[in-house]
Amino acid sequence: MLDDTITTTTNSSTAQATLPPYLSALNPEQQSAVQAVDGPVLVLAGAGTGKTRVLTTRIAHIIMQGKAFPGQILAVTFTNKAANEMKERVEKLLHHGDEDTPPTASGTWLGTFHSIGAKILRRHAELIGFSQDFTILDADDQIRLLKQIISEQNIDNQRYPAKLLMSVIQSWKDKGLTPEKLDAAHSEDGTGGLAYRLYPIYQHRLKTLNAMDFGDLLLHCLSLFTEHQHILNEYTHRFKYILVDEYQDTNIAQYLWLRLLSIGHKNICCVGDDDQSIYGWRGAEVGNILKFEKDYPEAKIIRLERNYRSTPHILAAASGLIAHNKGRMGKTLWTDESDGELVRIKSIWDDGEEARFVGEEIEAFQRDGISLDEMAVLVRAGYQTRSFEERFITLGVPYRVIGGLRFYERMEVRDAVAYLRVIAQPNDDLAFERIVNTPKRGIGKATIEKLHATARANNTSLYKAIEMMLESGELKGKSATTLQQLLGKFDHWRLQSQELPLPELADNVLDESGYRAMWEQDKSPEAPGRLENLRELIRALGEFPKVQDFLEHVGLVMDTAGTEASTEMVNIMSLHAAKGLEFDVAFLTGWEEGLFPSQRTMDEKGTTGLEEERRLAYVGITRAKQYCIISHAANRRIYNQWQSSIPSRFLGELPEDHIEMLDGGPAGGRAKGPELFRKEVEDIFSNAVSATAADDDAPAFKKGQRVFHQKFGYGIVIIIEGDHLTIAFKHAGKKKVMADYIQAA
DNA sequence: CGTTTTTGCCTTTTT
DNA sequence: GGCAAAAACG
Repeated sequence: MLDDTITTTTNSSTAQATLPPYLSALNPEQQSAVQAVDGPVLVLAGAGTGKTRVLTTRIAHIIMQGKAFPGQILAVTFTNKAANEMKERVEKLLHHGDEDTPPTASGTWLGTFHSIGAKILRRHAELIGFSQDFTILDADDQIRLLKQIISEQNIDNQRYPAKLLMSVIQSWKDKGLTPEKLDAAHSEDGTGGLAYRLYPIYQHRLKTLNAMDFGDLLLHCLSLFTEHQHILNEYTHRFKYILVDEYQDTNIAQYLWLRLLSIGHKNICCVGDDDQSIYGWRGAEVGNILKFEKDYPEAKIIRLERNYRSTPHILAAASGLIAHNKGRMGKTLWTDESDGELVRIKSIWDDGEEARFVGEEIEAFQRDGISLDEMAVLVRAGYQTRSFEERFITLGVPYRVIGGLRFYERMEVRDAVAYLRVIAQPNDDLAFERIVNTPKRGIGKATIEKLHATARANNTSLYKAIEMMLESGELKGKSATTLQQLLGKFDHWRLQSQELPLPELADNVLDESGYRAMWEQDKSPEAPGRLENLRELIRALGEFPKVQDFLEHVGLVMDTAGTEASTEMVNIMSLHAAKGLEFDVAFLTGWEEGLFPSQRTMDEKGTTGLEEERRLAYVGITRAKQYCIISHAANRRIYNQWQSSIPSRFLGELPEDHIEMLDGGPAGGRAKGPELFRKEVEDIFSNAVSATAADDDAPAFKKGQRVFHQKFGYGIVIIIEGDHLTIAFKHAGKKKVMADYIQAA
């Protein structure tokens, strides 16, 4: 409670003179972003400039000014975490006043794109051919469904794995393309037209299953809005004000969704940072933010450039780096802070040494009184975490890896949830198939195939098919009795679900199905952990009144809330997972060509990909509040193979005045200044270009040639893909190796 | 039908 | 090196 309160309720005329406290605490740019309530607004909010603060204050402002009721505000985010945080902060702002009955934010449509999409669709499901209790499929279900379709369609084309086909379909959904909207050109889909062929079948199957995948939660909304304009009308009138977080991450479907909803009043406020767009690979379009002005010519553009997070050197390093990107909206972060430390760069021999270095630094920072929670090791790729984990274990430094597999993705949790799904929705074939033989009941491939055939012939679910076949006597013997029993149990549980609280129901189900017993008898080292997870699941169930409520939660929220350990721990995570977070100390590791920037991204996406990698580097640097330490290793072991790489070009792009080289290790010319890197990097690139043209010094191998490898011995070349050779070794078998390690024999 | 062996994959990830 | 899915085997 700062200043002696302004007790006047904010009546528009008097409010002009003295700003309410929630506004006077903001800087001028933030204030104008909050106050520009009507009409389209784009807030370009650089890292650490108080983006969430602006969003939440804006919502509170709209409510307190009486511009709209909470129920007339739509605020969308990408993650549940962001949504929850916003909810909390808005509530806090509203309660700050001292009215007897402070306004509340409850009723605000504040959530992720997907949860709000689901909410809308549940209300109008019948209009688009679903019933309101449709199920939401996760990635795993999607793949399994697609696999089923592939085998039904007698496609034995093994060339395109279901995962790849799914990703092609998903990318269409991200673009707002239903099967009907695809044209022949889309059969050039990189899968020989297979994805193009399967997409309509997949969508059809989803409809029969009364199920939607994540993409559908937006895609079906779009169809609903365009095919039933009175519904769209209803929502455009309902939502008087729209706010969007992380606008740079929206895909085309989300973009269309927002445009439709803001069609009349255009009171849309998008907050984002084009320099932090790092999700292009999953459909995000930086273009959305870049063309905002075109979409809304009357738009107000507000830049938040004052950074409250990092020291000047860190900001300058980040700014210098991102300046190498073209096609930016342009922003320059600044701060009032005094100088602080330079960004440090450490050259290292291999990943083991990198881990040792980071470990030592962490211990030193800890001695200086910095909490482990305030330190983070950021990596580009998942496999980099291992060497750090190993090192931290030997040092006894507690750590947490953020973004591993989440609770609801654990096998045992998914199995248990599948039981609940079948109880709630007998026709949920995917869930049913998952557990029909788990634990083992002797229902094998053959039986399931028979069930599928009947289900398909009668255009019904597996569950119904079984009922039919039991009645007609089509099923006989062991499988008949087993299935009869299983269905009986499900009927029993379904009755129980009417009366028993969820945890008790789940407890019964786990016992009576034999699922828990299955893990109790399992001797593998993971079994106790799995049982613990089941207990945790039952605990979590206590928070939900009905099965349906819980399933909605599982479908839309993948992370478990409140599993924060109380002990201090170093954070290890990917650069992607770090977005939105901040730490006193950030270690940016593995800055090597090929790893970061990632070779694969550059191969697939060229300059666009490189720029996205650079934005990722920018995100990384701007996570650091006090210390930013970048390391790169000359050698790294990846999947059992040693690979040496040159320093990342990004190191050379950091402005010299703001960095220092840590010369720790043995000299020998390894620890070089960035100028040297820059030259080396350029040389290598120009060499690389000419080398591909005139491929002279590399000994060319031929198919069928006899060769020798240091480790694997003698073998015959079978496949040649550039410098990757697949060789059948006499003793070691078939292996894929680099041509460099091979000699003609 | 269920178990064991082999193969093949391996960037980033939320919903 | 490690894990999951497919394939081969009993």
